[in-house]
Amino acid sequence: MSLQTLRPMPFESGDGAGTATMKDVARLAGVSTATVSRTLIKPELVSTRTRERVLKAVAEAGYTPNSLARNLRKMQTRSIIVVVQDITNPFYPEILRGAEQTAQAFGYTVLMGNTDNDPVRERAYLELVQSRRADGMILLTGRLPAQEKSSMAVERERLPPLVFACEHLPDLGLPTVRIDNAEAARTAMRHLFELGHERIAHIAGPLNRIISVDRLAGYCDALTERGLPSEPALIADGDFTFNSGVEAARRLLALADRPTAIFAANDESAIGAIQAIKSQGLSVPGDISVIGFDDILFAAATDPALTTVAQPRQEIGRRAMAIMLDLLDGKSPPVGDVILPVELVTRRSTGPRPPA
Amino acid sequence: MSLQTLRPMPFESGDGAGTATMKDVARLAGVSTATVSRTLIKPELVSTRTRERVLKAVAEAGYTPNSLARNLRKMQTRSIIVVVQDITNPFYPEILRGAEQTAQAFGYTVLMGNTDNDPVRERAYLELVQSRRADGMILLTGRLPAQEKSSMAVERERLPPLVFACEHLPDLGLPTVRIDNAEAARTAMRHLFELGHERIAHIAGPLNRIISVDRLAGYCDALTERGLPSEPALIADGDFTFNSGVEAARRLLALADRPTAIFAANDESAIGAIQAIKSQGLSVPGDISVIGFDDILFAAATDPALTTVAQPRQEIGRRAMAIMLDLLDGKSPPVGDVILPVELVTRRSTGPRPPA
DNA sequence: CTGTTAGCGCCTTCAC
DNA sequence: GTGAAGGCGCTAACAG
Repeated sequence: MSLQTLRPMPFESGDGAGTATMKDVARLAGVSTATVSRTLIKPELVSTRTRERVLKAVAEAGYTPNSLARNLRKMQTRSIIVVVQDITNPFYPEILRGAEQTAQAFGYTVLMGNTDNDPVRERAYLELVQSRRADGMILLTGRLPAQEKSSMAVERERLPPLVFACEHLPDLGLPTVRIDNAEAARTAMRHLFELGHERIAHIAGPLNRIISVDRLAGYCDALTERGLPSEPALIADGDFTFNSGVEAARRLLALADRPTAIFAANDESAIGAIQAIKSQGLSVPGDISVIGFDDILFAAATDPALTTVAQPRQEIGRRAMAIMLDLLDGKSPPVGDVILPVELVTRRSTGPRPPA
Repeated sequence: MSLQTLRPMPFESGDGAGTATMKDVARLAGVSTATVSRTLIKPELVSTRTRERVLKAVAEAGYTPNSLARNLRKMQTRSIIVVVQDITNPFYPEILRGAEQTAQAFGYTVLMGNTDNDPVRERAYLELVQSRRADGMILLTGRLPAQEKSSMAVERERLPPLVFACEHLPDLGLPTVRIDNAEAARTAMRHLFELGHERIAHIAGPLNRIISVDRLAGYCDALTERGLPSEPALIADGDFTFNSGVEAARRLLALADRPTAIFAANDESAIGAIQAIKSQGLSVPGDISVIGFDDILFAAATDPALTTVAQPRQEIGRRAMAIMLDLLDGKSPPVGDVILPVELVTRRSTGPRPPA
């Protein structure tokens, strides 16, 4: 006899009677189900004697409350879906972890939504919350999963509790937790300026993402502030991947007047750039300094260890989840985006500008 | 008036009437709720004309079925919880991704369980499924979340659908998807043998985990097969971290008769070892070859790129989930563990034994 | 082909 | 301090 014979019951206890329900406990304790419920939820409403009897019956029956029923009754699932483009990207897991930490602390769980950058799947996750499989949704994708963003006003009304993290949709006024990407880029640039660099290249991220645009803008602004020109030749396309870093660096190195420093829009492309530079027999930071962005785990393990701008990823996750829980609790979200501070992490991949 | 005023309703549509229910649709279409339900679930049971009317009403009302109610009715959640020790570890996300892929294909979702190696939290996740928040549980932790494993027989009966991946509990006969760690270790060793190495060290993983023990056993077996002795001095403790790799390598390099190759129990410690070796002015693989285990994303991006034994992580996730879904479907799991093949990925960190 | 009916297991007034 | 009763929204018999 298999454990899994009866379809509707996910699992059976040995006694053949299925899982104990509240009714069973009530009968066992000689009270009504209402009393059992109260004992479990608000024990102070129940006399000590009854409470003890009920608790004993609960233990005896091996009773666990069925959240399915509770959820229906209360119209909530106590789970929040967190949607990322690619869980495999070392940037996201820590945000998820932060989100899960605060979720857990409040009795919520996190549903993972991996979209592989497919709008259809994004949409599917939205439907998950519309069908009440989740109470709300935290988006790390920077896209609103909707076919048409035209009728915003209407759309807005029907949107479930939504919080953005890292990415953001301007205009829309949805609660958002993120860093100031432009300012963070300026921080990176200032570090290079302090080391004497002036001819600084940028390996950009995919420019359909606002964070890439912001970082690029920060790069340009910093140059302007410093009274330096932004040369188009020094801005290399990239898409946040290792390979794009390799290729971008090759292009930059082929320049007649090559840069003495490179600011990459993320760590992976920075690491790619370092590889490319070293493979041409040049030294990092001896010949060229490289600074990254994000401070992923492996930034510390590269050779040389990567100087980078660290995002408080776990904190981003925690704050986003906290706002979510506030929303669900009827509290209104903070006005304006929550901007978290970044930190310059100085390691070995940046150094003084080499003498010309 | 905030969108979030009414506590029990996670969100409101603009019309103030709350979300449309099946009853609304039924009224709108002039049919019974049963017909609406059928139209949505088994359209072929309904006449074309009615179907059209119902569908129109659904659209008009902006109706989405409430899975909470459906779940209660059917006593299932259609979500599976996947428990990992540390989502931040680059090894896990891809397994999760694989699991999510097949889950999604069957209309299931994945709940993320991060334990931070805390048995209490493991237990909490088990309770999640016992309280029907999830239909089953995939464990990547190699531990049964139970206070006492003594009364196995009893415990066994009460266990929800459980599948192990990567790790496994011997004895217990629970469905498991994994690789043959000992054999994979031998594969790594054979590669080193072929390059002429004989004095080979091992940086072990934490020996309270069976996968570490198996890899160590494979290392020893391989030496024996080759007629070589296993020297205790060549076996360095480690715990799968970058730093433990650094320290282990330092100890090995300090040996009077140092090894010409190192087999690390995972990639992170291998990368640590490479760093330590290079920082002593030695070359990889010129002086010492290093081979890792797992083939994490960054294995390809280190300098030199890491030779390693690749686990089919995504496939592991997919298979584990497939078995889970079979279990839930009343099918019995495969007898014995499902063993997936590994693949030697030859990159630059291993080379011929240097001349003595 | 469609409607009626009866719950799924729990929580929550409303009485007593 | 406790019990009785109704209902959350949906689905699955069972009639018609």
